Amino acid sequence: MTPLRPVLNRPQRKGRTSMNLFTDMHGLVIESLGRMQAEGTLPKGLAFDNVAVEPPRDPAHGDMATNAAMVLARPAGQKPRDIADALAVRLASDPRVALAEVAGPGFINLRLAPTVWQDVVRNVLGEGAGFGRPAAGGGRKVNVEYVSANPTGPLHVGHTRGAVFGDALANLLEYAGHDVTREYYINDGGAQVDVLARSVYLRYLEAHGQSVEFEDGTYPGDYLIEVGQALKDEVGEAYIDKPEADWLADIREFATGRMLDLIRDDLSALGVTMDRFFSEKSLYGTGRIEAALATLSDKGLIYEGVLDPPKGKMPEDWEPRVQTLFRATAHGDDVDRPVKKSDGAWTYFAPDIAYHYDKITRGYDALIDVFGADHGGYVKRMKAAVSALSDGRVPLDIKLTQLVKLYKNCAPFKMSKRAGTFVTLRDVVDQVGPDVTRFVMLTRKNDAPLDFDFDKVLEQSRENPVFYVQYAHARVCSVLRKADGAGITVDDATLEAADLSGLVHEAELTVAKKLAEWPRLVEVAARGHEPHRVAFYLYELASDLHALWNRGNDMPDLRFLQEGNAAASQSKIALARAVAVVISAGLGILGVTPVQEMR
RNA sequence: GCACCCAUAGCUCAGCUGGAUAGAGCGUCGCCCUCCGAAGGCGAAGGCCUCAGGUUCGAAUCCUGAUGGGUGCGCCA
Repeated sequence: MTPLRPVLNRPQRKGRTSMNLFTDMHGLVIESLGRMQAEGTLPKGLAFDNVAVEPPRDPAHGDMATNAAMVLARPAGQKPRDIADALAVRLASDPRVALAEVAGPGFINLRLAPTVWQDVVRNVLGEGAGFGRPAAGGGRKVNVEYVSANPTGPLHVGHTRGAVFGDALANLLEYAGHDVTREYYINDGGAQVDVLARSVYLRYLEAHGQSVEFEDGTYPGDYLIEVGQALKDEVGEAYIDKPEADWLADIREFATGRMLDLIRDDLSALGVTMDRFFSEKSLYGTGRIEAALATLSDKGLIYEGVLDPPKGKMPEDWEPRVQTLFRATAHGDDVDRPVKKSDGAWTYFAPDIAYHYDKITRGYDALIDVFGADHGGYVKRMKAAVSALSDGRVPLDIKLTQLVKLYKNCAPFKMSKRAGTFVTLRDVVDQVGPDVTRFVMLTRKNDAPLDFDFDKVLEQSRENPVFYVQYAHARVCSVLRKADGAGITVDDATLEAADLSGLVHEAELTVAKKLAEWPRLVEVAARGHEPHRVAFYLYELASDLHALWNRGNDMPDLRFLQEGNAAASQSKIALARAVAVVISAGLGILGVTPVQEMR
């Protein structure tokens, strides 16, 4: 069990609704069940763990529903309807409950009083962005590792999705009250940075006027031309006609430094800022890999052995070899994994183990890795390693991001390094901007493939969720500007203190009810590590606002601005402003700027 | 051969870790601006949740198997 850090709990205010209505009502149900036990209506010793209070799918079923009667029927040895009837009577006596009725197989549907929803609006205005923060349950120290692309070139579209997802997830967890570290693991210890160095060397020679040829095993990308030039500017002719041994290490360091600058810039253009870049190279020659493996060895999880050949796809040059293996099968993997090559050098897996060991020793309560879907094969071994190193104490969740399919005008956009149509993160951000890039990348679950059409994402129509949500926010801002122009005070403190009892129309309450879902949404999304839920929620909230706005066409009473009636205007604008506050908070999690007006 | 991910409306996808009659957008059809808040809104049609079993009060959701698609599989990181 992970130890929970002390959390500053916001004291529950008695007699008032707190921020998460669903936990409030859940509390009421549990409390009522307890009373029923005390008076003998229910047997003692029942577990209430599975009692849930949830929004029903069909709004006709009320505002909230609880399954308590059905869950408890069997352990209590009573009929669900009997329990439900008794519980419903108790629930109905609470002032917040307008109606409690038993339905279906034993659900209790609750309809809440309008004042409850008016309080929600008031709470949003009072708490601001803090409205969605759970009062408790946060406070864990979490490490989110994402991007972690090799420092050998610019980031491409695939990295972009991982970057956006990881960043939004980190934001989400932070919003939910966790202490989050955003981290990038630099693969600067392996052979690929030697390849980078050799490629830069060729560009360096080129900068000196020599003609060069890029053989297999070098990177021919144009982006290294300036690196070669910069190297020339720095060292002059020092490396010309010198053996590789003289320059490899120097150029490697020079080149990876340059690449990291490039990557940092790319990420920055996307609005991603890492807390820490962790160098793989820093693990070598410092005994840290050895230490991590010694830890595994102490647990009897390292041994010398021979692996079976993979079936079905036998490599041509396969022959049995004795290797140093990690007993990953003891922690859920399918086969044991080599940590040393036959020449005695570490495999890539060894520093990965050491890196995760480092994260564990830094005291994180939970680790999250964001990988591309093509790295799915490493999930089990990485989890096995973390499980072994932490004795199962630190959970590691690995999120895989699926491919991004690019389109231009509905036609697939083929990427080819050779044809020069290789699409980089910078290409995407330069063309459509960071806000659109981020939002669109989050309109799909991480494990579902994503279609990205350069033209469609910039379209200003309902079909485009980015626009649709931004527009809702801009509309509210527009109302605030107009009210201000009409001499109505609309700062948050004034709106919070306004008389909201006029907010009773079904179209208005629908919006308030959607606002009430926000804390619960945050909780669910954070628990499941699913930031895309925020994007979908914002779309729904925007939709409710647009619907209400349009009702104003037919029903002037529903307009936010009530001609000549400041008090009425303030109560309605309070609702609109509350929507803007939540949209703004949600967009903040996604890393998208809420705009004041559309252009 | 094995592992992981996926399969929901004609299309693109949600579905809150087991709840009631499975939702949204696009597309199709119908409606709402002489003026008042149309970059929007309202309504209709559209489903054997790939298939077959199982678990239980209850399954798109969990388990097993099948089919179809994606990814990966000892000295590449």
